[in-house]
Amino acid sequence: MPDSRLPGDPAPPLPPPGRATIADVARAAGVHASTVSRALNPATRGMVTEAVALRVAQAAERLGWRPSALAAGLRTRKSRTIGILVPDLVNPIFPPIVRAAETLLAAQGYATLVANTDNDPAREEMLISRMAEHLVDGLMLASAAEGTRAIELCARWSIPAVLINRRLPGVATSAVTNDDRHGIGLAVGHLVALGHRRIAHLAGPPGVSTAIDRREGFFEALRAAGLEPAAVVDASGYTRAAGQVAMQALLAGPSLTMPAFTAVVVANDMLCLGVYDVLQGCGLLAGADLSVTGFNDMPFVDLIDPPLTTIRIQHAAMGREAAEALLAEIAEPATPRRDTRLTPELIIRASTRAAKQES
Amino acid sequence: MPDSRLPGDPAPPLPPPGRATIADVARAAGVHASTVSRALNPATRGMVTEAVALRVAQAAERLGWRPSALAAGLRTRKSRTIGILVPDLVNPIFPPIVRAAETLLAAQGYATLVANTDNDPAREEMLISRMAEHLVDGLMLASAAEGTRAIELCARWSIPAVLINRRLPGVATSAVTNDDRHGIGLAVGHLVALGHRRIAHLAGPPGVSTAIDRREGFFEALRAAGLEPAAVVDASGYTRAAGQVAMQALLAGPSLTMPAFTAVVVANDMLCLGVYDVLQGCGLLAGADLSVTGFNDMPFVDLIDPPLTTIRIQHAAMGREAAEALLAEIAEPATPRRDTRLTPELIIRASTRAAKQES
DNA sequence: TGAGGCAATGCAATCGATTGCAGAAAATGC
DNA sequence: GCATTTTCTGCAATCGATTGCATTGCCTCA
Repeated sequence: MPDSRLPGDPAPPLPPPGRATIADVARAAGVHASTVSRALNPATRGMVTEAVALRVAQAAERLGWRPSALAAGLRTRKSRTIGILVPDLVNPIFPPIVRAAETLLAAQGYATLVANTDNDPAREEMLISRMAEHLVDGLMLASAAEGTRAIELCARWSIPAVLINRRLPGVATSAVTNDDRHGIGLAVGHLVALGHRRIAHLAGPPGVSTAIDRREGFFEALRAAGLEPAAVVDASGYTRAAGQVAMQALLAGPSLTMPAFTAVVVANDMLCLGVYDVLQGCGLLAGADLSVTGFNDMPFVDLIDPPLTTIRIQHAAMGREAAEALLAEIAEPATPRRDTRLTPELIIRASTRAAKQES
Repeated sequence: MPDSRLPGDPAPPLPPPGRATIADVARAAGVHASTVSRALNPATRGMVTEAVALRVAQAAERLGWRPSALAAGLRTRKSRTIGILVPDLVNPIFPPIVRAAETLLAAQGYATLVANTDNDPAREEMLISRMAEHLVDGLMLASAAEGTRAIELCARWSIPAVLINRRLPGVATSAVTNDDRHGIGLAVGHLVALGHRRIAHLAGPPGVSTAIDRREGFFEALRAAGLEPAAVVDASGYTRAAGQVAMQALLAGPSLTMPAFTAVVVANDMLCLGVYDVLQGCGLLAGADLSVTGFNDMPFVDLIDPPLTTIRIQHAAMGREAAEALLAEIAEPATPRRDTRLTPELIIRASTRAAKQES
């Protein structure tokens, strides 16, 4: 295949219009391939005479040469590729994160591999292995589930990694998350200021760092306000369906004659959709009959009915910071790990209203 | 890979640290590297004795060998990687497409590079070049803009490509799109059935295939119903802001005393958000005062106020079909190009109501 | 003028897997 | 029992770029 010419055939024509290699450029510029390599690589351009660099650059341009990331990567053991693992790209909190990360990485010359884990540990491991095969320079793990072996796998393949959105207990890995405690505090503070005294919490799935922190933040903020939690129920996942189930459980709580609470602090916007579903089913109106707060300010919750009061997290900043942390670790593996907490912000909309006067 | 462990199951032990190459496996199994290669590759396993294959497999397992996608790709000129270009991953119609494609591709052993073009031709070309450098086996182009050189670039690098969501005039490239004409027809038919006679169209940006098809579909359906279009305005892009501007233009139309239309067929859901904004600003209510239909049924338009009547497209099927078409072309470049139109479906919600009796 | 120093370039090995070809071994045919 | 296939395995080249080391040429300075 390399050269199937028969003896006597004319010499092969100039590099085919498809693909020029560094050797082709070398021939065209009248220098050795290694010189071409040095001339074309900004980092080593200094090792080459100005004139040669120019001649090589022109030859490369003329031949339409493009580097082969595979060949370079094979030699340097760097693919200039970063992997991003998300549980489910359709969950609207992830696209902004991925997008921000991808944009920053692209500007630094990195390509981005994206994959969905479906929260399935086996699938996650398979994907990490595959990314390792592709020799990704780093991995961004969004919402790694508890008990995941992702970190061990990254260590096994020596892939720098950064956690996004969720932390993992006891692992020395950089993470970019939200200050969940503070965020929930904002929600509770807002409700208290509106006069609510019986406040419930619809918590996230146990074992997930965001759920734990928000749960604890809830108790803490309530205590600070001198109140007792009216009710707490854990959702089984961050889904609309889980929100429905949990909300039903909350409403079916101890007091059957009247709701035991006037407001509910929900651990996440997606759960709120389920909460809205249940309220609608009961003929209740969020805001008017029961104040509801969410978390994330995911896209379009400003458009639902009623617009959701929620805690806005810095989606894009999360992706950016994580990408930066990762690049820092790639450039200098000895970089100390960082645990970045982004400060969230209270967004007041119509799903929270002043508590009715207690009669 | 058929490892579908349940959470809690004991995880298989991690292979020993370090990185084994095919040569290491060869040494361990007492055979030549080329034999290892053949034994490990399912396609060539048959060239090797059963016993040798087993011995090699065990050695590979024991050493924790993983293939190097870079090395293999360099040699075979196939990276087992597919690129997906979207204008903006944050636009909610894309995540379902990307996700479906990624899932199918992952099952076939492909990794997926995702990048955002921001509708910027220069950026798009840069990204395609970069993907070419990474030797992607194929490219999925979601919503390629008119006048893009993407197709030429793919041809230049001989990268099989498939268009998603939008077609491009005059290019012989497979495409998976929606039957936009039919979809708009459903919307018009629905409004006509509700008694509307003065129907306007808020069209998409000129030059974009979806906008053109929907525009034409609108005229066609109206003609079929024996009606004249009440008004038509083009939006400058598929964005909420463009929707606002276009809606204002529609309302400021010829008749200043009364709206010249009782219903508006909008080219896309995102534009509808702008339409809602304007209506709200005028104290008008979608549904009650003016019927509105969208297109795409993007996530969460069922939750906005009022829930949007729209045309549901098959997001996931679009990603899947496109991935399949692409894989077919990769496997057999002579595969005839296909132009797949997916049939959309009318989803009736509260933004459309029976026309008020004309007095 | 010749030794020493330095800068620019060439040489060749290397990264890890694949594959055409050739040789060895085993199976088959006559 | 020998020639001929058919299997199976090994050898070595190859993919395209990078890089440590060797070489060349030029400049400087004694």
